Amino acid sequence: MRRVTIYDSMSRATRIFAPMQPPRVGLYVCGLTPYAPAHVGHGRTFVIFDMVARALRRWGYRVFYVQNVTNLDDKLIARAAAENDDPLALAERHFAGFLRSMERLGARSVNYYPFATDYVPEILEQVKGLVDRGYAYVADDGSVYFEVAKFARYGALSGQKVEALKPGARVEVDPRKRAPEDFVIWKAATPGEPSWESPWGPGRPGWHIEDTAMTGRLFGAKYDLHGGGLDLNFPHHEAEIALSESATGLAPMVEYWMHSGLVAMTGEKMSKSIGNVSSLEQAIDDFGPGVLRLYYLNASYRSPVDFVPGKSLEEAREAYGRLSAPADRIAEILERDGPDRAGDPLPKELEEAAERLVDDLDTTLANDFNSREAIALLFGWARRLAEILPQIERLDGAGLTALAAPYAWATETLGLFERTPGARSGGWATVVPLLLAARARARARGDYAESDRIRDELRAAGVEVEDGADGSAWQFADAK
RNA sequence: GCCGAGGUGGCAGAAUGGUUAAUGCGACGGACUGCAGAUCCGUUUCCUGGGGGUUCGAUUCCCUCCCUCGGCUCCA
Repeated sequence: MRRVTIYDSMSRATRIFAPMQPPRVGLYVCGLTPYAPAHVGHGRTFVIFDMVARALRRWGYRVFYVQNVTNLDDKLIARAAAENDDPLALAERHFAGFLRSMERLGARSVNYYPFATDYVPEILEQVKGLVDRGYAYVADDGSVYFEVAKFARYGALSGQKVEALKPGARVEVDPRKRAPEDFVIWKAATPGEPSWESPWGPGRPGWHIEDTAMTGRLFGAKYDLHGGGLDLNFPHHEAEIALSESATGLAPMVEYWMHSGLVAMTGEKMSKSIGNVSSLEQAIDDFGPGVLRLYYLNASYRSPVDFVPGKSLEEAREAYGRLSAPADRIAEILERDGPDRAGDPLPKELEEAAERLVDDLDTTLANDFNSREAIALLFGWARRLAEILPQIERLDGAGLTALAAPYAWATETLGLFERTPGARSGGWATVVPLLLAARARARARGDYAESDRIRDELRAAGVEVEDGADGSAWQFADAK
């Protein structure tokens, strides 16, 4: 296992990562409330933690990655009522859309997506325990609140002092609370809502406790790594700590806290409730998963980024094209001729450089997941390969594979340069070269009208032709 | 008001107590091309929000101020 450092938001310091039971790592990331389609901001958070899980796994850690789904809450209920739909069905539908986007983005490292409503028994058990131990109280209507004053460490994560809070700054103060900082862990049901029986009458889970009930069940009282968007730091993560540590009597609930920076939409936070969102699915449609992942990972995961429509992803697309060009060329040759292809052996110097680079990439990323610096190293490699492209075309299969090793590294850890195998197979691989050969003959005899006609027809069929010194190359227009 | 995260070239965005502060985008010049596109090469060098301090030396450590964004009890 490689030495990994992580910036821990609790201690506000970069610490050496030491899981409790190596090589096992329990990773919990706050997922989303699927009451509307996911936006570009959500994509960033989940691509970032996908990278974290991928990298840790590469380095020998056995990561169990859990990401919850809040499939029942006030917003879902309100939205469902507005659309005359069932809240659970609405959540199911939007979650399916979210999963599809994640799949397309290559964010496949989550082992388990628990649904809140599947953990009602665990939630009720935890609520009961908190009431019995005096940490929570029951209001007249049957709602149960956690009493923040009973938990001395409250505020440790966010630095917030209870007395300095400004009640009602954004959310209405609930009159059933004893103190404004208390938060609901079990909500008495209103007629028509999904509800479960409880010792305090029918109700449904509060938000914060859903996570601690899940992690308590799946990881126990303490686990290694907790992630989420920076906006969840307070109150949500603070509440999780209070709930879990009060319920179990064991602290700390989690050893390392990671918070990912938010995506702003031209200066203001992208948020479903504000409405200034840019659809994730649409972005994937327009630019492809690789461009989007490059955009996300091309900055420190902690820093805020500004999403400028018409600019951010366009720039990432240019960069991605340049970065992936040599890898694409190598992959094309290997797909065409196979890994045993005959050719020149790779010069020792390049072989060693590739090996050294992969090691540097690991070291760089292991430094608090510095994906931006790793990408800078990859650009250096892309430039080096571009300079010797004619030489590359003559290499044997082993040499090509060795040269592509840094790209394979990036695919494994960053999820970049994923190729859809066989994209150019089938009839295209036969027909296009025949047409290009005909076009080459036309050009040789100076019949440019015929040459351009063939190029136009190919373009109409979605094939881009590029003339170079060594003949004409082609690719599908949508593969860029 | 309080808490948190940020402030680096035209733009995006890294890094380090010490040679020219990465990398990308853009722009400009060149190569290649029948043309176009794509690609490749080169150029574009800001001394790091303001002020103070520590140090032989700070963008980096400390203090202070300013600005932006986020949070202040169900936002990734």
